Amino acid sequence: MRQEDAPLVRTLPLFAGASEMTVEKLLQASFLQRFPAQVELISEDQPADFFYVVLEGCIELFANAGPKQSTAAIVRPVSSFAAAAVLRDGNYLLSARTVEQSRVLMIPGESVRAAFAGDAAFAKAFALELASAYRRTMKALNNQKLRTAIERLANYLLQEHQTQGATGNLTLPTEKQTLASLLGMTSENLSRSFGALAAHGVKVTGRDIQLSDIAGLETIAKPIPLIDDPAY
Amino acid sequence: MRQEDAPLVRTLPLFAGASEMTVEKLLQASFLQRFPAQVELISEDQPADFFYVVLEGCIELFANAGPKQSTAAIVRPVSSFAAAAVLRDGNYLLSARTVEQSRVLMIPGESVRAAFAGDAAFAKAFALELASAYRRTMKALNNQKLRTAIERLANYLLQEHQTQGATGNLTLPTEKQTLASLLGMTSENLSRSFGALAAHGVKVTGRDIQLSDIAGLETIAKPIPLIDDPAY
DNA sequence: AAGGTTACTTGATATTTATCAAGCGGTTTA
DNA sequence: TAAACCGCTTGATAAATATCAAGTAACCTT
Repeated sequence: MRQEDAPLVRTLPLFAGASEMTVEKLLQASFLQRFPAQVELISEDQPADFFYVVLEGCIELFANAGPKQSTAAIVRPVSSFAAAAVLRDGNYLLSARTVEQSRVLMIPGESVRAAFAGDAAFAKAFALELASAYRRTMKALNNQKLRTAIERLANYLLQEHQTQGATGNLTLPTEKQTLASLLGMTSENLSRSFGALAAHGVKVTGRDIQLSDIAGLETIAKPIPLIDDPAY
Repeated sequence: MRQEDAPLVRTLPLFAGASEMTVEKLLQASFLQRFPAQVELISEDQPADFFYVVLEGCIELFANAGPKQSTAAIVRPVSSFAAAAVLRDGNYLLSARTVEQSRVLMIPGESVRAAFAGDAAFAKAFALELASAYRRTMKALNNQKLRTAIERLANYLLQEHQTQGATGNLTLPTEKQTLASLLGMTSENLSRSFGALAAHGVKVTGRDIQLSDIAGLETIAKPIPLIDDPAY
């Protein structure tokens, strides 16, 4: 890792509380790498050599089963992936590709496990990161099992709207086919779902979405904190 | 906790490697409780006071959204739940009820966090437990998104068949309606899916299932290690 | 700016899954 | 023993979702 990037990286929540020495050792062994769009960073079923922290850009995590493919998550700054695989010293469960040009911190699994064993504060921060990923995934499972496609889309829009500042507008971070896969539907079905939401103030212009009837959208979405509040 | 139960509890993988003092402190504060069937142990959205280890019996974890309900997991000995909620000192994401009479070790969240901070070996074991739960959930999500109802059932049967000794027979651990909810379908649909699998050597007698054509069932199920191998 | 590729949309249709309603068989309860 | 209940199954139907096939619009690329 280059010297000039160190200050930025040190402010990561993952390193908050960790000893100077721990951070030093971790960063010494790490790579701060820039990748172009559509590059596959890791492939499922491979040994988990690195733990990844997304600093800039956007990463898609996905799984394959035969000819089918499903997007499991979209990771945006500052967040991480592959925590479980690295801690277990096992294999990746998901593949990862850049959605757009991205800057990523790659920490060797061996270093992570050493820091985990040697620094209680880092262990806590890392485990909390893992716990967050777990809860996000559990919510995604509930979302998938308890809701229809339109409800999932409506909730996604409401959440993204919040994340992007609740201005009445939002921009999809990915192509619609990726969003469709994330939401567990085909892209045709996503198109039609957007069509159905048009009657409730959802105006789609390419990737830009305008929401003119939040309340109406909420009656469709029926959001519940347990699934939809990111803080939970 | 009663003295006579201590030896049993000390052999738990969760405590392997932890110092004598850590285990002592944890157990001192814990309760080893026996519950009858169909008792709700925790309710989603409540403060996560306890971390649970299932020693005997069977626990169902489930989520509600309005009138709908979905079984997220069936926890059997020796395994745990609520690790993430307790570590974060947050709220439970799922409700839990006993499927049958069960014996459960309840460890106060405060004690868990103290042990995590003070004992690196315990921290590692606890985080690995969390990582396992995370990966199981991610596999469940992929299972749900990438497969049809019949495929999910076929894979469930194959896996349960393995777990129960691969004798050609297996017994469902829960009522069929619970299984249906776990597999993300209605109980009517489960009935029909069993019906469809009859042509592939699946004979159903109440909760007892006989599999006479494993190979045929596998061509239906198309299992892949990344989703179906519990060791992954 | 032209051409080609790709993403997206739309329509028609098929498949999957859920819902509603009834009935069956076993167990519990009065 | 009869009645009530519960889990499960089965049938008929409806809703949700996927698939297949064009067509359109957006975007590269040259």
